[in-house]
This record gives sequence, C-alpha cells and structure tokens, in this order.
Amino acid sequence: MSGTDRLKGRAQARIPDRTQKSAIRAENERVILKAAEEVFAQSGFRGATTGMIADRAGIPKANLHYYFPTKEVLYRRVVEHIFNIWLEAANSFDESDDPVEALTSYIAKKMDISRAHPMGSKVWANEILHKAPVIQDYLETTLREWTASRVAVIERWIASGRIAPIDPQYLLYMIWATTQHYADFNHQIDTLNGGRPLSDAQFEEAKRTVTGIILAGIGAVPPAGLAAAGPPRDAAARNGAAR
Amino acid sequence: MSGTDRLKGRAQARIPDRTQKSAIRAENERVILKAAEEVFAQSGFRGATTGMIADRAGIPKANLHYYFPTKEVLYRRVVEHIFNIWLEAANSFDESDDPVEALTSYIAKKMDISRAHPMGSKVWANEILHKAPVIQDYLETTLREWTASRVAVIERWIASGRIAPIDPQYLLYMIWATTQHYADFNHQIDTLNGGRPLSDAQFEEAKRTVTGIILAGIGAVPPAGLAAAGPPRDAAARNGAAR
DNA sequence: GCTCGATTTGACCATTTGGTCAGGTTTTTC
DNA sequence: GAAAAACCTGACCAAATGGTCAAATCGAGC
Repeated sequence: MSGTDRLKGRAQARIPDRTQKSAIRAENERVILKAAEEVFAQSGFRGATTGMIADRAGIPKANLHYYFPTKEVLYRRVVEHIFNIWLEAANSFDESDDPVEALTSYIAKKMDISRAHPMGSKVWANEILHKAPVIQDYLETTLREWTASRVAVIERWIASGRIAPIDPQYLLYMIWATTQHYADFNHQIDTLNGGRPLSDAQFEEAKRTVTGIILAGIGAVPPAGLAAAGPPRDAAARNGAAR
Repeated sequence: MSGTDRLKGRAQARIPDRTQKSAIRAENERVILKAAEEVFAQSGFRGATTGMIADRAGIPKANLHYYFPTKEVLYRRVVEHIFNIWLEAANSFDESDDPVEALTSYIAKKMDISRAHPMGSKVWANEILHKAPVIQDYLETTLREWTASRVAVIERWIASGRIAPIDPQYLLYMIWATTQHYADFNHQIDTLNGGRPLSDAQFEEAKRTVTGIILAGIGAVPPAGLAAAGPPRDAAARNGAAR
C-alpha cells in the first residue's frame, strides 16, 4: 500500500521510453480504466475484484493484467484521473477576482462534476475515508498548495470588505462537502426523491440553492427573496419566482 | 445482501425470547461492536476481515463467530447503531420553532457527532456510497419520513417570512454534507491542517462558521460582520452592504 | 461438588482472488 | 513476406478469508 515503491513487477520495464503507445493499447487502457472506475466506486478497493473489472470491460482477467500488472497500479491510475478532473475544476475558481463570479463559477463547476463523474468522486471519497493510502502525497503537495493560495484569495476579499469575515478554510470545506455530496450520496438523494435521480431541472435548482446560500451566507449578496425593497433587478426578482 | 431474508442461519434460532442476556455476553458484544465499527470504518465491509475485528477486540476469531454468526450480521448491527445516533441528533431540530435556534442546535449537534463518532459516520458514508445494500429499508422509511416532516417545518418558516424562500430539501442536504464532512473527510482536513487534527478551538470555529454561513445564507440572520450599519432587523439594510 | 448450559478456542475446510505462465494469434516493422 | 514485437487467454497456483466443529473450560443454581 505504500505506493512509493514501484517497478518491482516484471512488466513495468518492458515499456521503453517511447511516448507513443499503440492505438490498441490506448483503447484497451481506456476501456479498462472506465470499467475500473465504476467497479471501484461501487465496491471500494478491496471489494472490487480484477475479475469483476475484466468482466465489465469485456476482456479476460489475464488480459487486464497484461495492461495493468497489479490491482493497485490500476487503482492508482483511476484515482489520478479523478484528481486531474478535480484540479481542472479548481481553475474556475480563478476566473474572476470578484467573489460572486468566482464562487458562482467554481460551485457550478464542482456541481457539474458531481453529476458528470459521480463514480470518480466516489472513488475519491472512498480513498479519503480509508485514510488516503494511495494519494496521501497528492494531499500533502498539490492539494495543500491549491488550498493555501485560495485561502489567500478569500482573505483578500475579506480584507477589502467584499465578503463577511468568515474563516476561508471552513468555507472551502463547506463548498467541497456540499458539492461532492451530490455525487457521493446520490443514492440517498435519489431515495429521498422517490427513488428517481434528480431531473435536470431539480439539479439546476439545487445548484442555485447551494450557490445562493453560500453567497448570501458570506455576505457577498443578499439572501434570495428578502431585501425586496431594493432596485428592480437583483434580489427582488428572485422573490416570487423561487418555489 | 437483500437484508429481508434472515433466520436461515442456524445460530439465529438459538436465542429464545429472553430479554436478559448474560453479563458476559453483553460485555463481549459491546467490545466486538466497538472493534467492528473501527475496522469497518477503516476498511469498508469487504476490506474488513473477521480476523482483523477479532484481533482488535482481543479475542480469537472463532469466538467472534460465536457471538455474531456472520460478518453481515455484525455489520448490520454496527450500521443500526450509527443510525440510532443519527436519529437522536435529529431530535434537536425540533427544540425550537425558531429557525435560528432550531438550526443552530441541529447543526451543533451534528457537528458534535462528527467529532465524537467519526467511525460511525464513516461506516454510514461507506454504506451509502455502495448503494446502501444493508440499510436501504431505513432510507425508505425512517429517513424519508423524518425528512418530509422537516421539509414541512422549513416551508412554514418560509411562508411566515422568517427565512428566505430556498428549497428546503437542498438546505437539508447542505447541512448533512457539511457537518458529516468533518467526520468522513477528517483525514483530508487533518492533512490540510498540517497533519494535526483540528484543535477544540478550531473545531468550535468551524462550527461557528458553518452555522453562520447557513443562517445568513437563508436570511435568518445578517452575515457576520457586515450589515452593522442599518436598522436592527430587516434585510433591506444588508442590501447595500453586500458587494 | 455436581450438572448443564454458556463460553472459549485451535484446527480445519471450501471458496475466492490476485497474479502467473506458456503458448497461441495478430500487428508492426523492415 | 518474414522476423519481431505486441497482444491475447485458458489453465493454473498460493495466499487469504469466512465460517465450522469438536473438544475443553467456565459458571450459576442446586
């Protein structure tokens, strides 16, 4: 489980330094990784068997082991994939220096990821739940740096009086928790929604609600529906429409 | 995994109807359940082995199977235990009909549970992540009813203008997600906190931040630190302050 | 201090599972 | 078009694991 030691397997050294992998290999790896993501999400690292993954990918187990020497290597690849998607979303945080715009776009992006990649998010959640045996190094480097720099951004917002003085760290956790909840706990959400997944409209409403509560919660914008006395556009419009 | 069929095992019928179980049995079950909660939280249902649980409980594996015939029975007992704690917290939602008081106390209670029972929360998260193979029935009955009734309460708050018109369902999800995050993702939080767990003071700050953002977010209270100028209540004052 | 049910446990078993391997087939390269 | 490399796969193996069992020990009531 250490993850630092590698290349002890035999197949590893067989790949020279060529950057170009054959089309067959690329396609098969893609199929296997997709299957692996689903099975790992559904069953966890331990619960997933290479047999299950191979079946779902439509290939014999021995073939899977031809491309990925061990279950652990395969799992690590899946987790790295998720983390890259997560990082991509992270960029939308910097789209603007305005808190309303930046947070709106970041939250929307994270919500969209939860909807588009629920499996990946679950794998990530599982990994953290089990103390990140495979990706602890990412947490301590990339994630730590990203978080620190965004905390700084939020602190500037506070200093310039654009949002209320809340602790940035806990605001970020709140955003992460809330957005990922729609992926990780989607089974619970579906069950409470009468056993059906949220419709597109419902999901958009959830997104609006989440964004609205957070923005209003940090004083970046007035709470929806209240403050109706003000000017025509902005909050007043939301009053009647919502719900 | 269905959960509806039981009593097919042989050991089940051995327990008559007596309500009183021997002191030895009670104590051993307690120790085993505690160990099981930790191991299931750390490794998931599949990743946990009865051997690991027995070791942690300090008894031979065969002895564990004397008290709990199968791993599944043991797991179910653990999950039921968590669910009961969760339900207990749920009551604090009804402590007051005032949104500020009710939500403050509910959020505080849920945060405290995350801190006091992180293992239990993780087991629950794991269970939902894997589509609730064991507790689907709870989701469809108790949880569904509880949620519906609290949605109604929140709707009354909205109707009487005490909070902004947000969708109650998504507010609840937000509270659940955020509070449970401190248990389920505590490893990530610890890592971002320099590898150390949150101190009591930090945790209280987190609790305040979460409560503050949510209450302000739904317009139950002005955002901390802002809106200090205007009239005491009335959201209109917040309008200009923001942004 | 005897009896009988409750408890304890080492040894054991069947199944599952990650991973290997030898030998075959296909694709690429020259 | 043939040699080399890449790819494929049925059969197999050692280790791990959930669960069983028979025999031993303990404990409360008489």
